[in-house]
Amino acid sequence: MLRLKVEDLNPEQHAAVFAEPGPVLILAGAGSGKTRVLTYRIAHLVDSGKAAPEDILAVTFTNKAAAEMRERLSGLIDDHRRVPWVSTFHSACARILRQDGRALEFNRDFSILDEADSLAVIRQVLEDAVAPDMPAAELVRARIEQAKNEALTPSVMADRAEGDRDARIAELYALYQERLRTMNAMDFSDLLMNTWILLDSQPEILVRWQRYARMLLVDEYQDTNRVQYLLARMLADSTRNLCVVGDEDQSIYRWRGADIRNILDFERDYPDAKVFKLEQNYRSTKTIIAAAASVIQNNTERKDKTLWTANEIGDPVVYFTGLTEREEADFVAGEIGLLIGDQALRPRDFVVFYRTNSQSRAIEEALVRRRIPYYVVGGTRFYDRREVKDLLSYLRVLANPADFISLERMVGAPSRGIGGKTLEAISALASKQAITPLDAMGRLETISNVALRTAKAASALYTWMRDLGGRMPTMPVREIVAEVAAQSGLAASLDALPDANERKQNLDELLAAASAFDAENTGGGLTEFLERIALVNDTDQIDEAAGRASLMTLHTSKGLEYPIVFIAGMEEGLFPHSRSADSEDEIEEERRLCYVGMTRARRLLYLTNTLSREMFGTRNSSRPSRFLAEIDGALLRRIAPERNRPVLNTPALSERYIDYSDSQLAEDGDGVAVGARVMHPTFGRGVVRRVEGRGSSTKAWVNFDQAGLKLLVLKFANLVPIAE
DNA sequence: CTCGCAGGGGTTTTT
DNA sequence: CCCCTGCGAG
Repeated sequence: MLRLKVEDLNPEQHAAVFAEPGPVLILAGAGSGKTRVLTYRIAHLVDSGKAAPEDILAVTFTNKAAAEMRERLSGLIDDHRRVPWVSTFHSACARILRQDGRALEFNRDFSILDEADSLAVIRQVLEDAVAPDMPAAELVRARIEQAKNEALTPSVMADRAEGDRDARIAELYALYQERLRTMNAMDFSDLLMNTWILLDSQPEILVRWQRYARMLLVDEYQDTNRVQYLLARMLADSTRNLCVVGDEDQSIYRWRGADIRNILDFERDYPDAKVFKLEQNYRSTKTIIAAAASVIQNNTERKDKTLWTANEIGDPVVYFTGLTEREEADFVAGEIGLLIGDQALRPRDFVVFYRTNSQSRAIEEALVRRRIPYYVVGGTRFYDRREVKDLLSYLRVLANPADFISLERMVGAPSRGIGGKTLEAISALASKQAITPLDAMGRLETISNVALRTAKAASALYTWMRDLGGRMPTMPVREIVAEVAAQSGLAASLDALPDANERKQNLDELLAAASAFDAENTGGGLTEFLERIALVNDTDQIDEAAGRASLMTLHTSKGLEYPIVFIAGMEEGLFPHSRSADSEDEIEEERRLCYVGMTRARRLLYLTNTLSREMFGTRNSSRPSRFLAEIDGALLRRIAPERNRPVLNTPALSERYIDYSDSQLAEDGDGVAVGARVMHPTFGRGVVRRVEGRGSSTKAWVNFDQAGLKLLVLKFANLVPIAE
């Protein structure tokens, strides 16, 4: 029996849910009930008998989104064992390759390399292919990834190469792929690319997987890249039952190969596509929607679509400027503190977004000063911590003894006298005798140029690993992890470190993750555990934030919503980022990112920036982001920093702000320039930080070396410019 | 072979 | 500011 609450759907949502199978494009604005439409549509397909659950594949962007959709579906479909296959692109591809990768000469235990591992392999390739004028490893890695995102094989890349550099990179790409194959390893992009190669070259395998995708639904379609696009088309080819959902205004992964044209041109690919526009927003206030709209309307690459809401008007968007990032952060923390006190809000109702991870530090410090519990989503991921990666390297070798990159890491953690030279010997022996590096490690004593001591150490390690490898199939993952931590000496070696406790806790956390995996009882072994770790996404951890305020990058914010949202660092060069300043296309992407961030807010939105910001050790003056100027001024409330406010004493309400909402942002002018050094009769030397207003009412914020920040009316201030 | 230190270089976003 | 690399000493 269907449990759809059809009466809750608006007409467009209703039409999208009940549209007949075939090509369907759902343009879903921010907060327009997209997930509900998607899950209802799936439930309806099952309920009406148009498709069996086994025929349906829904692809999302993050594991979290997939988990959420599965959960919602299990509430809609009576038979919980018959919930359709809901997965991310990467996980789905990993499953396909584990099963059928043999056709590409990979066995089912292939390793999944993260970016650092992949870079290490590229460094090795570069070392072997010595030639003058080699491109930097990082560049090679980026170009190879780009090629894979566009579904270019090494030979196609070589054919299209313009100039020697591109041709050389194409050669390195070929060598890199070869090395990955001998290691039985794939990088992230390979998961997609190799799946495409597999399905493209093996029609009978394709047909088999098409059966799982007789109804194919793709979420976040605006962020699919070329390979994902090709995969979706290919899987849907036999039935054409392809339903894509997305919002071109929320396409923010161009740098990762996402091609906004995939969604813009869907109707060209499928001329008979039915198109539905979800334009009613159920999330935000009218003010927030209007502010976000005034920003995004400056983009040209978009479909005709207007978001609206029946919600209340709400409060103005608050725009605060701090002198430095510290003041900006104190304001954010202060507001959170005040709102928690006044409004019965809880820390979990707040989120702070920023463009770059490095911005989190100042904000964290301010939250700590105010004792507001917070949680940073993303940043250095747990599984990227050194000691965790060290332990995982053993597990990866156990699962896949061909994984030389992990073996290199493993033998050095803790150091046991096996270094670069010995590893070279291992690698040479492995290829000469056509055995895995792990087996080669056990035969080092036959090699004359390796010291006996070293060979003995290697052989001891080998013997234990082989023994464990033999017992492994009957052990829970947790026991394997525990034995590795203890027997390898890794846990003990941490004792010598200054932060031993923290690092040991991380190993404990890994043990806990293994226990949880065992408890799920999916029948998976070490390979599946490692795959899960490789493919976890930062947003997957948000649930762990439990009650705390959240901090994350704008990219991570997609798909989330919070009552109160702060976007910090609204400054030229930071947001939009200076790396995106080259082209209008990239600026448009930054603008979409701004739009995504703003539309996460339900009730209240804060935009903040600074007059000067420290980056890479030097302090630079900053200018407001162009996106601020794009927001209708009537929607904004300007707030300036209060001077000399001690951070730990909450000020009285009446003294909270200096409101200068009537002042304008002025360019340099009227006698003093921002950044100029000046002398004041009473306050002494200082630097002009900001100039506001015009004519006789022109005021300047001046940061005095001794007296601190002052707001002065220029007409009376008698400022005298001085040389540095 | 490992470790510690100095110096240089690079700094966005992440499945 | 942080990370990586290269180099010299133990």
